[in-house]
Amino acid sequence: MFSNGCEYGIRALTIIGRASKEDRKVGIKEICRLAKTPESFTAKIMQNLVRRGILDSQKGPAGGFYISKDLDSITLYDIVEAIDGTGVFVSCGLGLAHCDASRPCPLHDKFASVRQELKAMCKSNTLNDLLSGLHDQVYKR
Amino acid sequence: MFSNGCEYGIRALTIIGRASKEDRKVGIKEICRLAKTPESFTAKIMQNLVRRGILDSQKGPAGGFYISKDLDSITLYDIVEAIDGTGVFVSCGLGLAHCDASRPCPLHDKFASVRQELKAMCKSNTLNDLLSGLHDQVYKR
DNA sequence: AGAATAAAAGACCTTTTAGTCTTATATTTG
DNA sequence: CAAATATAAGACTAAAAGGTCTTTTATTCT
Ligand code: FES
Ligand code: FES
Repeated sequence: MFSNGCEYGIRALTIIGRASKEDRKVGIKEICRLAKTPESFTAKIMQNLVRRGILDSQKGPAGGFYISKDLDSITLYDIVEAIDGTGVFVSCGLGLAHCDASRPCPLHDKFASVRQELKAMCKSNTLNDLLSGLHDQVYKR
Repeated sequence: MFSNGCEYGIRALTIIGRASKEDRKVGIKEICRLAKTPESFTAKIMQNLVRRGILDSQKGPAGGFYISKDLDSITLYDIVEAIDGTGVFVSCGLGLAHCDASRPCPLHDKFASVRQELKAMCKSNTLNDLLSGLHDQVYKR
């Protein structure tokens, strides 16, 4: 559904979000230890999210990643869009160049409705919402 | 959502299904011309589906692919499972090794419900259902 | 039987995704 | 300022997905 990078990104953001609630910055090592994600790859994803303004970072000692925005203002949709783009929310289920309701593929009606559910779910869930389901054991394997 | 191969497979099956209703076999060339899919790649997918019993084929002149089963007995779920496996229907949205409701990831409740919708949609739509939405222009670019 | 036809099989190539590693740059602290 | 620390950037490698091509095998038709 989502790419590996996107899944890692979401998991990492929950770790950073939780720390940010306590006004703590988190280094990439700690993020990846807790989120169980590969370090260099996750770092790259974080840097992309910083560039896109979802995340903030500070270099140097006592630096790390943090979130300055309201955790309720960052939706799952925003995160997925930033990492994977909007494809999963708009593409035709049978791979036609454009999903076009006026020229629907045989699956369009049924598929578009599921896709719409996914989109609504991602739009209505914020990073803050995810934090309530985040316990220390969650990403342990 | 689905792999390229899976999208091609579904499209190809609609072409074959329609022909099978008229007791016609279809060669790979015609299938791909109508479904707008790459020929060799689609052939490989079709052969996989034949092995899995979803599809039948006959070699030699006047041969081709056809479906001997009831078109209402082949669900979209069957097709997706045969090509992509069950991952999309069961995997954790945040990429954890197992989606486990007793140890849910922060997205579990919301994600599992969308995933369930997708699964239900695929289980309840048969190849025959898809045929009603298949017109000659559908897969034209 | 022989020629033609069409799928089957699998080796092969290309592109994208996933992931690592090294070097540079910014920031803090002594 | 110097040393230590942490992110930034980008080159690089590995694996998976996507796709092609050639050879073989089965079937039909003359
Ligand atoms: S045209 Fe295929 S999902 Fe809309
Ligand atoms: S545990 Fe993540 S979706 Fe179920």
